[in-house]
Amino acid sequence: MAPTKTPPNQSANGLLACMPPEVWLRIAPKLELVDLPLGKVLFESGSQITHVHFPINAVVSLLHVLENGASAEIGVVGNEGLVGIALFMGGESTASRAVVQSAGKGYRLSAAHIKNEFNRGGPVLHLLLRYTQALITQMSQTAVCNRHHSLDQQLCRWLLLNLDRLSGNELVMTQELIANMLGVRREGVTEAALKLQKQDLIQYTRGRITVLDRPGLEHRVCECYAVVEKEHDRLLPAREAA
Amino acid sequence: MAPTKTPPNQSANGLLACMPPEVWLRIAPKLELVDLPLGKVLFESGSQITHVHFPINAVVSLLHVLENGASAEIGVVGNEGLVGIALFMGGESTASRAVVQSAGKGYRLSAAHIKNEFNRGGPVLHLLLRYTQALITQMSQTAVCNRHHSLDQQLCRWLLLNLDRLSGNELVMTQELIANMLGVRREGVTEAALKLQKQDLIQYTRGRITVLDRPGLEHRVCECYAVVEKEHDRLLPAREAA
DNA sequence: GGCTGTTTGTGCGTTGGCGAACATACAAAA
DNA sequence: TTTTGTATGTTCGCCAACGCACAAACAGCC
Repeated sequence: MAPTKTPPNQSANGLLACMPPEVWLRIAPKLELVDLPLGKVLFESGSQITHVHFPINAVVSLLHVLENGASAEIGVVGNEGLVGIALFMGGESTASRAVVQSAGKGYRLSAAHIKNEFNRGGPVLHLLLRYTQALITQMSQTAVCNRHHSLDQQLCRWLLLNLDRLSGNELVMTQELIANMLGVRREGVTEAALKLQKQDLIQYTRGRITVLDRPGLEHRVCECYAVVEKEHDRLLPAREAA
Repeated sequence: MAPTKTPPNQSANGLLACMPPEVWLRIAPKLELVDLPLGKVLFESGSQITHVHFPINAVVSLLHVLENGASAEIGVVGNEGLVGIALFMGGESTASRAVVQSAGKGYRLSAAHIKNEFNRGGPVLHLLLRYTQALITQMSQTAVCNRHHSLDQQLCRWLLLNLDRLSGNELVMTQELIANMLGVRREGVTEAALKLQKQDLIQYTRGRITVLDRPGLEHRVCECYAVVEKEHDRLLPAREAA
């Protein structure tokens, strides 16, 4: 038998899963399955975006970088969403950068195709806009969290947000990288992580973090985590249970 | 002669000014000129939004409020924009609150009308989405600024962003209110403002701030101000010069 | 095994902003 | 003119996070 290219799986990504059948038929052949290795930059601040990416099992971080190199994560995208909203929002580029934070796979769709689909209006347009609004909520909640909550709490938020977008209970991530995401010192993350480890909530060794007690984390996290999740569920209720 | 209702002025608001003539003809009769007194809440976190507002000479703050009452401004809207993007983004409500920060007037348009116009697609849809993306940039830049820049710099940013949305060089605003917007202590604002006053950049008395040396402020501000303005100009180049 | 580079832990001194309390202004009302 | 309320200035102790420097633990590789 001749080898056949595996057809894309609609339920691999929450947004794709919400597409109506006739749209899916049109889109599916255009989707390219791509590898998203750790550290891969999907788009850079200010540069033209060429594709949107629908992560399957990868996690992508949206980072806003300052001139002096300091950065902060403004959003995180997993298989519930899509990377590259600026394409259909009309900007073609963003002031932020998208970096793969947890390696995996995803589908990508070229600018022309996603714009074409978006501009037909109807369910796809509204789906993508609702997703965008959920992302906006995440961004503004992050802004407030940066201002008012302790590093400890922010670390819990970050762990949970990422955990939700991964299959297991283990994240491959050094403290150095987490510090970059949160926009804090590496030592600060070490300290905060130590506290969590001493309470048997997590356990880690050289770039592998295992969450031992998820409810414990949820108990320690600031409200920001729940707000973001709740708003996401409100706006995208039809999301496929994985 | 019978008193006639003054017809709405298209160039009073940057977004309205960008509407094509045929759209304007449809929209104009639906616009209601409303007073936007200081402190008026245009919508509350989580509650149904009933109208979008196009400020004329008022300035509106988008605030994200935490459970404990702490808050932070995530965006500011003047006559260059519109308040209530959640209406056409599909959420009907937002996790944030919109408060009039500088009294003035504005046009409002009911939810049904703006949605109707938006859903026709075409130029209005793209205009509103590009504006939304500019707002997104403002929000994410704010998040990073909260994290990495000093209160002094943030105060400069805030002053400039507001000044750009007002006609004169005076803002009516107590330090207490500024502190709420920035999500910091009132005393912190007093200190930062004193520094600026001692350098003859601003001058204030009991809730009136006069900017004496705008270039001086621009020299002291962090990059965040310029980034936001630049991205706005890129996305909405056709904005009417006031 | 021993080297090497990376990751994590620890200990400084420093600082920006917090919280609270209080001392002045100033302005409009009584 | 006095009172009252609001806005601003000042102080003091406190703490979380910073920046820096370095030590320890570990993993992979020769």
